[in-house]
Amino acid sequence: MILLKTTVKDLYSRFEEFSGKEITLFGWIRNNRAQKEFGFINLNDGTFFETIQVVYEDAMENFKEIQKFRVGSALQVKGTILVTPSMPQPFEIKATDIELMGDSLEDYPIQPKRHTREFLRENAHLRPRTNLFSAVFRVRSILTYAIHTFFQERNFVNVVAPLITASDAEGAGETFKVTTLDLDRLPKSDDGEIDYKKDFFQKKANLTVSGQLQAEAFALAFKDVYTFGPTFRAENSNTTTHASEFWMIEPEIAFADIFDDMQLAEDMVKFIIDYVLKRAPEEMQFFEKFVQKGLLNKLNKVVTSKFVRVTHKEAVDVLLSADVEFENMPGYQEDLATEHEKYLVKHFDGPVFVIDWPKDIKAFYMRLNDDNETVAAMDLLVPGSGELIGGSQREERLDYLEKRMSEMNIPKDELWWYLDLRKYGGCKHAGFGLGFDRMLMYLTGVENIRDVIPFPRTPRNCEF
RNA sequence: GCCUAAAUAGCUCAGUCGGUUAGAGCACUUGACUGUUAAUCAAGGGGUCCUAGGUUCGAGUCCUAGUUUGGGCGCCA
Repeated sequence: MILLKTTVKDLYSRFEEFSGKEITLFGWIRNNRAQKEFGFINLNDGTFFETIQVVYEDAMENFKEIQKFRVGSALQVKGTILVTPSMPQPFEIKATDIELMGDSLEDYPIQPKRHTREFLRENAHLRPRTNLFSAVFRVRSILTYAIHTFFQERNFVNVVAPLITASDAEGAGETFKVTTLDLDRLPKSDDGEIDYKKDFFQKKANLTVSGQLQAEAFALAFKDVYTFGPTFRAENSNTTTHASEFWMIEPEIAFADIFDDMQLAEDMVKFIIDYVLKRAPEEMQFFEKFVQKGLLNKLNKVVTSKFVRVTHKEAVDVLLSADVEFENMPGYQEDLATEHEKYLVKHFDGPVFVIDWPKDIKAFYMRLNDDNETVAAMDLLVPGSGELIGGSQREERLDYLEKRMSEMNIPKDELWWYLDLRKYGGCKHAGFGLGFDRMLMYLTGVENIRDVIPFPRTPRNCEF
């Protein structure tokens, strides 16, 4: 008899074909219910969200031992597939041989019961074995592929932006310093300042906070490009939507304006939602049932609806006329507070683009509108994850850009190469940044960014 | 960084007004059980009540400080 080495995923996709066949499976025990003359093991082999039920009987020579196999143990199971249409599970495996490949000690922390997210965060090395995190991290993988698929199908070129940069000018927050200097004995120059000439790169260096500026350089060669990589912020942010290390997707498109940019963002969001819904139905059902009621409805609606677009001024008008007592007063020259974002997505009942922001609260590279007051920036706000996308048309006019950099104290000498892009074939172009982890939160309904990142880094937390 | 709440068994939690030996469910160990679905039933083992001070005859319980964690806000994406 040939024993087919197979996976649970394979079995679920075509179990009728396996009916009566002998197979070999490897996996881990999720639950073991032993009775006097037989017992049941729910086995998960990691290839599929669902478990397979293994039936064992006292005719097996190691029956007594099998009865005592604990949750978490690794097994090799040989047996025959039985189709069981009248049972809660569509099929099961009747074991002929079960071998313990790796015991799980008595103090295994993961039990067949509900755990708090906080406890599982402290056991980040074990939590992918739970239903929730199994679903989250498989969807994370599928989401990665969805994003690459979307851009590759549209002939975008993937650019890897550097993770170490010498530019401190991107203005996107506090950076982690990168140095090989001995911090206990820093070399000083004559004026008492730290002598970075002695450092590895002979200048100050830090981890990137954004790959956008480098992506622009490639967009002006390849027309349509995207980055997909990690980025680092050293802010002391303690919220459910911030991490010190997170991933961003930053498309950059040449010969395109802010409206092309929004269209791209909307198409992308719709594509990846649709993609994940089709590729991970079991996981998405689980989120709907146990994480966020109404999730599938919400996502299906996003796929089929047109995203609302309002100007910043219109958004503030909505807020000012709202019958709500805001802690922060909305203002025409002010950024939107979290409570404002929440109100807007609720008011418009779905994702909202806010465009044409006051220039003084936005970055130096955003293109000045003809009113001289606002810039061609857009934020996409979504329920639950806040600002999912932030983007803009870039200032391609050299004189405008230089003026803006002077006004905002951005050092032009460090960004000489960025200015070069405006001197040599500069053209209108635009792009945006998508917070990958926030997108995953939106897709799964999981409300804390620490629960969609395998080993999250946040202030005071760098375990694992 | 600010505000706020919490910290008791491996996990999730009770613990009255400050008063004898700190409890339950799950997990674990032992046993029962002829189809279980987070099985069920019985018994057993398991505690630095976050840390350091303080009040008191007596503190898991009250007070002070700290640590960590959750939530909200800010910074930011």
